[in-house]
Amino acid sequence: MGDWEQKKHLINELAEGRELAKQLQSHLNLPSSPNENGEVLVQKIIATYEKALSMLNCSVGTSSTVPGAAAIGFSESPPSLNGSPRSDQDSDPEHRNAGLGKRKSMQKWTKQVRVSPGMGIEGPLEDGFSWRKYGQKDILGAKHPRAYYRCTHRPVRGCLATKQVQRSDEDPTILEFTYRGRHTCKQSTINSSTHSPPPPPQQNQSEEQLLLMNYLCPENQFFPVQNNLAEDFAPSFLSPATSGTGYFSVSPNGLNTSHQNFQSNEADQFSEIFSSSAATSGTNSPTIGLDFQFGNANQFDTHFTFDHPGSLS
DNA sequence: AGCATTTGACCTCT
DNA sequence: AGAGGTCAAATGCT
Repeated sequence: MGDWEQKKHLINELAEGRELAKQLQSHLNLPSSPNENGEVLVQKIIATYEKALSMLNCSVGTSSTVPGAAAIGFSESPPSLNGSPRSDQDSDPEHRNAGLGKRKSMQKWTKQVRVSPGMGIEGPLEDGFSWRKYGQKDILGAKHPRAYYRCTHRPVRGCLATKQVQRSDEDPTILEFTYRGRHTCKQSTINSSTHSPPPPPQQNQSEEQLLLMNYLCPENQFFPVQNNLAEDFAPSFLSPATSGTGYFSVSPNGLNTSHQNFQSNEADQFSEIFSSSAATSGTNSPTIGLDFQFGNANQFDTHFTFDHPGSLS
């Protein structure tokens, strides 16, 4: 199948999912409606996203991994790939500044994952990547400490991906993950991983596909993508927003969804996506996408929030 | 022995 | 000065 053909199919599937979600939404607004119809719609929505994801060779929800987040339009210079564990920091003033200065230019996104009451922090950490904890800190005003993780392969492959994990104050069953940077080690990680992650992208995949794969299969972070591709291709369920909150779930088996929150300091790519999506979606709602709630069936909820810093100033 | 985690110290930013 | 983030030595685990 050609790139364009596949792209069209994906867009169709996702658009159908959006329509079904709208139907479900209106359905839910009618308290007298029988539950069966809602369940049918949910099943259809799930099937739609399963098809879209299967087109991407993406097995979100079919493994034990928690759906991650996408880093779209990453524009940082490639990380050091030399072997010295500290050389990528000490020799580079930017890296030497391991604090906010560097992070300012790094893409950041968060996701909130609801875990089972008895489930420890270990479960959700199984997101397909290998992380090594390097610190823990009590945060002012937070009941629970924040744990800091970096990619295990950082010393060898210079992978600068990091993540923070913090338990929610309001609801201890919710863990908030904050990801920074992208994995540059993923290819090898996939091959060596023990929990059957999705296959790596084919070499001849179009960059549009990579963009969507980055978006829908975030934990895989298939890179690179070019900024201008965002303008050419955007998930059709995204409505235009320079700032706003919305919901999107990938729930192949209906048992888990999750909530993600994107915050990109280089959010131009996002705004390009959303503004271009405006032309196709024809909606002016500041809300992005879909929100599926499956009640007790939920184990994880994914909540996407897209912020556009430029619009906040 | 090698690797991961813990934890106090240190650094950077606001 | 205080807070968030990282470093690195000490410690634990396999």
